Amino acid sequence: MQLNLRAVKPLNETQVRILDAAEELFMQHGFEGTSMRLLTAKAGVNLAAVNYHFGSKDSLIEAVFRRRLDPLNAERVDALDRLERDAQGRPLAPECIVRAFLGASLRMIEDAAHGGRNFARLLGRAYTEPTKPIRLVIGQLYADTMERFKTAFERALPQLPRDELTWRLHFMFGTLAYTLAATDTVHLIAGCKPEDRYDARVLEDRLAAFLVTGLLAPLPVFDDAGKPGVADAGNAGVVGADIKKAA
Amino acid sequence: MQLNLRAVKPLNETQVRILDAAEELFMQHGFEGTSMRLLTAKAGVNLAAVNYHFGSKDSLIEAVFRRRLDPLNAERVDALDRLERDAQGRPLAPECIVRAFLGASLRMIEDAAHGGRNFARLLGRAYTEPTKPIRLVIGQLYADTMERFKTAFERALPQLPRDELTWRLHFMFGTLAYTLAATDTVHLIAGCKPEDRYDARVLEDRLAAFLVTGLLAPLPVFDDAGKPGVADAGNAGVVGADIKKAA
DNA sequence: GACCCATTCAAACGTTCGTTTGACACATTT
DNA sequence: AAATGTGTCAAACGAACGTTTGAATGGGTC
Repeated sequence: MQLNLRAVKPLNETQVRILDAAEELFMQHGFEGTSMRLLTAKAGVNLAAVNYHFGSKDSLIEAVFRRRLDPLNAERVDALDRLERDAQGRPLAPECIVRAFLGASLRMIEDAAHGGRNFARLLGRAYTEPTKPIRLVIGQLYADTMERFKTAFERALPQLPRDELTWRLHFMFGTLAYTLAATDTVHLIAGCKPEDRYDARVLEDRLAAFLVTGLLAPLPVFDDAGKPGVADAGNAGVVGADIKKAA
Repeated sequence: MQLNLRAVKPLNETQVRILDAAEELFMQHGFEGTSMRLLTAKAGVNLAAVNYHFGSKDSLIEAVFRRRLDPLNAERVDALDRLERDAQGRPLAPECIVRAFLGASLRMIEDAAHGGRNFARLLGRAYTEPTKPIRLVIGQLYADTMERFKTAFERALPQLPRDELTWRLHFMFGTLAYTLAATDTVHLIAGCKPEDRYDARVLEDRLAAFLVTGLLAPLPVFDDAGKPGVADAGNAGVVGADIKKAA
């Protein structure tokens, strides 16, 4: 029922060329900024080929996302299934759930066969895309996966209030989306070149450390008292003394 | 030298109408997806008014960002200046620096007079915009502020390796950008309605709790050993026992 | 009243957009 | 050998794009 999408006929070579070109151009110039003439020229196919094979430009972008996102989310859910099976009913560690979600998308960055960085950046952009067709496609392609992971987190963090968890998952997806999309903006902050450390493995470790700690953060206090002004021993100590001992 | 931008002549009423319409439409349909005819119609001005007052569509979007971003970043830097003056040389608490950066942009969400949610979402989108003119404008408008905050963080977190700090700031900006841009996507994760808690004050507290804890996270370990499989006492305990006791 | 400057306006500019058309090529089927 | 189906191609479609033009408007100055 949910995977009838996989039963569609295999892709023509022309269709693959179109999808590859669209992936790169949509990422470079955005959806509206990419013309059919530029796209078909890059793909080396006739101008009419897109409408013949996909019907319209709107349908094309849906196909672009489907080709990568369906296997990606399937991999995420598989990883979560495996974790839960191995756990045999015991609650999962939040870090494992986070990594199950991060891993697939980050591995995609350096996997040219599955879209590589092109699609990763396109995907990151898509989260904040205002255009209706894109929002709809993204929404329905993610709905099931989101639901699965949210309940997994609810079980792993039973003490965390639901609305707080919701927001923290929101923050988490945002961080991932931005990391995928704006890999160039790192240079803006950095003086260093992050290229040498941009493999998926290391990036997953960095992201997981940041996100898991954020997920487990103490609950915020919603009043105006007790906001510190300068560093106290508590804050300075976390990075200073405890920096080596966790995970 | 850096604030000669403020010395430009005050805005015409027509110019304000154009900027307001552009702000809303760029957010709804994106930059390339917004036509001059739609824009001028919404603004209630003549089609030629944009080219007369701003020169071109590219210059218009630069003006849209400048109008809000210059005061916003000035407010951020002011807040940081005030913190550092009050600290009298002592290192700042990371939380304060984070709040100095977050506060202004989050307050903007509920401040209709300074753009409100429209511009907040537009700004969040702009971080991942691939179009050249936008990237250039955003880059130069942020450069000084970024530099100031990065050095502030370096001083507040002297023990954190520089490249790790760079990445964590990257993650932090991503979370903020996504929070500003995709305020609707919360519904995708949530079953609840986040509207009731969407005031800047509470959101700043939530974000600060998440981000500060992430910034202070233990350093990631870059090998494959010791990744936990199921929850251990350490992980479960953070949310359970210590949840009430910090800042 | 004449002149000037800033602004608005309707109309048109040439270009590019997404899409459609009908002829053509080629393999498979009848 | 005729018919069929699938895919490619050059060409054209009307619509919408960003921008430019030149006349009209109206207040301020000499």
